[in-house]
Amino acid sequence: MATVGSSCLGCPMDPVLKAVTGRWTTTILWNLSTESPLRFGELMGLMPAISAKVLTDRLRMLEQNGIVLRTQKSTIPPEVSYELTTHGQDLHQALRSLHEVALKWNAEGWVPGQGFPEDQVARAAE
Amino acid sequence: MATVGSSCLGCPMDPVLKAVTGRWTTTILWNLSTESPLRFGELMGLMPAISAKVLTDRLRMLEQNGIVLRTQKSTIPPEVSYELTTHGQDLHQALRSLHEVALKWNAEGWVPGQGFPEDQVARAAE
DNA sequence: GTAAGTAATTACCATTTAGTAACCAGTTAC
DNA sequence: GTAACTGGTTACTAAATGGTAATTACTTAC
Repeated sequence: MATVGSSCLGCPMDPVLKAVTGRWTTTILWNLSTESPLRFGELMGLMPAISAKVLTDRLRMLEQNGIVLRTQKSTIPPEVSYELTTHGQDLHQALRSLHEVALKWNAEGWVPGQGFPEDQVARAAE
Repeated sequence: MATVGSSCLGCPMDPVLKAVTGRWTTTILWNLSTESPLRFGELMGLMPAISAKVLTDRLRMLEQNGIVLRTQKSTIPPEVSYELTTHGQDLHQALRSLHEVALKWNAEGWVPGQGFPEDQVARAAE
């Protein structure tokens, strides 16, 4: 084969995508990116639909990957807070870009599962 | 509560994340972002581990969301190609940022599930 | 002595998701 | 007449994922 091009056969996108995208993961990173540090309970409050189990799972995974730093004060009751590591902060730009897209699409009337207004018009005309 | 801050209670990140992140979705978008249009079989070739079923599902979902454009030539055998819509191209910047992070982390010796070299040293010392 | 507060962990079950393999259409090449 | 090509779809099965609720631990407040 001559051209692999710039696509992802052998480029390191896949493991990174696995670590930072996926259900809740990116939302957690976005929260930690805009406000830091955040305590476990505060993260729960920002994402009312997440369960403690899944939040714990994701935070552990992100910690294992060196993306999130967990800091525990062994007080009673315990206080645990989370923030992006230096490496994790490399994601700032990507997260901000994603946020901009979200704002833009929202302003343009994008509806999840339906697309943009012109798509909906096109479908109605069929 | 006084401060919702800039976090995602009521900001439009969540539906966008649902549409563009998730297993294979971001990889597909990245491929279409770097090379376009791509035929169904070409996409399969770029992602050897994906199954036709999942690729079809993701492309349909992205099409429904107005992010990907499907073009079919009714020749025999049929030729179907995919590319980002104008709206889909809004993701270029975010995808490029993500790609940069991937390259950087790779260069820094990041290992999925293990983190960065300094994390691994820290764990070994425990 | 019992509840509240905090950050989990665990077990169990339900749901979702993904993989596999077979099949379809229509024409060309063998 | 049979296989190959292309881009799928469908049915069935298997695996991963997520939710719920109970439990842990330790101290303070009632």
